[in-house]
Amino acid sequence: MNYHYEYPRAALTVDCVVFGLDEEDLKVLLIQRDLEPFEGCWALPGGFVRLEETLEEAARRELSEETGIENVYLEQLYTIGEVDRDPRERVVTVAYYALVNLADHRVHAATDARNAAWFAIEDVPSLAFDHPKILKMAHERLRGKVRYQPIGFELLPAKFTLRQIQHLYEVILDRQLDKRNFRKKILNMGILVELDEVETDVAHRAARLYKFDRRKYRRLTKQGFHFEI
Amino acid sequence: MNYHYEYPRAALTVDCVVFGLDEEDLKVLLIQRDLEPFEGCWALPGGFVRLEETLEEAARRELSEETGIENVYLEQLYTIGEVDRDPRERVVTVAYYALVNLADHRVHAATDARNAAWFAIEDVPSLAFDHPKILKMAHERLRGKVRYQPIGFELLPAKFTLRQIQHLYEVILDRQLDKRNFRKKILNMGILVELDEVETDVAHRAARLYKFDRRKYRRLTKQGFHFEI
DNA sequence: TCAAAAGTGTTTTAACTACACCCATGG
DNA sequence: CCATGGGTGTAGTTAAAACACTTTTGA
Repeated sequence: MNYHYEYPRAALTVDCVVFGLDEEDLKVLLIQRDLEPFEGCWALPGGFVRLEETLEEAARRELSEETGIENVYLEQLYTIGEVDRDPRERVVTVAYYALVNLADHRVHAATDARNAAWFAIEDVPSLAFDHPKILKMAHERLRGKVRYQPIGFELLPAKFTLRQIQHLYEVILDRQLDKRNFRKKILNMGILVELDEVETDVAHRAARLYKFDRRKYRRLTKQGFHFEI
Repeated sequence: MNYHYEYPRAALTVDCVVFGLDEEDLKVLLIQRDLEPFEGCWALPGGFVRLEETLEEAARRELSEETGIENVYLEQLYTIGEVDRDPRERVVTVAYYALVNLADHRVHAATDARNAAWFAIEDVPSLAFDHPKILKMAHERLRGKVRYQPIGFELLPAKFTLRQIQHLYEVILDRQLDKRNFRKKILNMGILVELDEVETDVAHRAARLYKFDRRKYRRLTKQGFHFEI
């Protein structure tokens, strides 16, 4: 229980910015802290890294423990080591961001994530520590990366309509896109497969469903193809 | 001299991939380790992070101490936390990459960087720890980023010829570029200022010198301009 | 006067933008 | 039968690619 080091060491944590998307807007998953400091305050899910796990394992474990979310797209964002970012002591945090299909992760009252909740990104409460800065970085990364990597599909269900993808880009890039041009562009890439199914439960003509063909995407990439919206 | 923590902690280091460019190719600055483990082996410059400094400060300090290099472009690359990456104990490292003008940092026999040397990227010796992986990541990041951010200029002297920039892109992107199209493109961006000077000491017609106008670049960026090669 | 690199325009081709109507479906 | 969103094509514009010769300079 006592650890002797020649020099004092910083504590190491991970924090996760989890993005989800619904019909209205881009959302972030936050948890309400039940420990000091910032008790009761909203914060990014995260926690201490254990000696026997990698950083990504720590991020996935914390995500699972605190929000019940598993098996999602997760990417390292940035490591923040400002000296006074934690009032207790020196804490360096490795920030990750995750993209999830919101429909599959609506609310998890069943898990120990009772105090987790989704917030529209434009409507996030004040956050603990330097989490506002981390959230901002993650949002910028997403906006930048979504244009040249096919990560947007991670925010959608496996089967989706063209309208949904377009909406996704409109929300993330924060600008309107032309329907015809968008459809032409994304279909011409040849990375979507048209399914023999249409959406259900809509009060108008049902749109055709597609899915992202990861296999095809990889093949094209090897041949020099570059995804870009 | 004894530090008591509730849980054992990983050690935290920084490592730097320093890129330089000359007439032939892209180079990396390595140091020969004088301590175990991997004594005598080539490695990336780096070392332990102190409690009273940020990660970037640590990277700059180590760079200065081990190679004499200061005041350079430095950007965080990735944080690596594989459990067994260091044979001694758990060490998490925050990797950075730096871009320097090689002409200004040729060899620093004067500093305590006696065992630092530049290696062509295609001709790097075997490296300590997981440094080959870090080097590869840095190289990929450079290749990707150089195309949509004007960081290439960091590898050139303040005054350079169009030939030099083109050469830079040809070396980093590893493909030939058309001279006329390249010149048109880069000049039309309006981010270079044409100087009333030409290069010296060449055995043929001297090329005009230019410099990168950071001020103008920022102004254009605010107006929606996007750098891209 | 030769070698070596600097410097310069035009045509072709491909990609992007703008734009408006008919169709299918459920209520 | 109406409201709602699904689905489609073309013309105009802009940016990228391909391509070869003349000029300047130092040795």
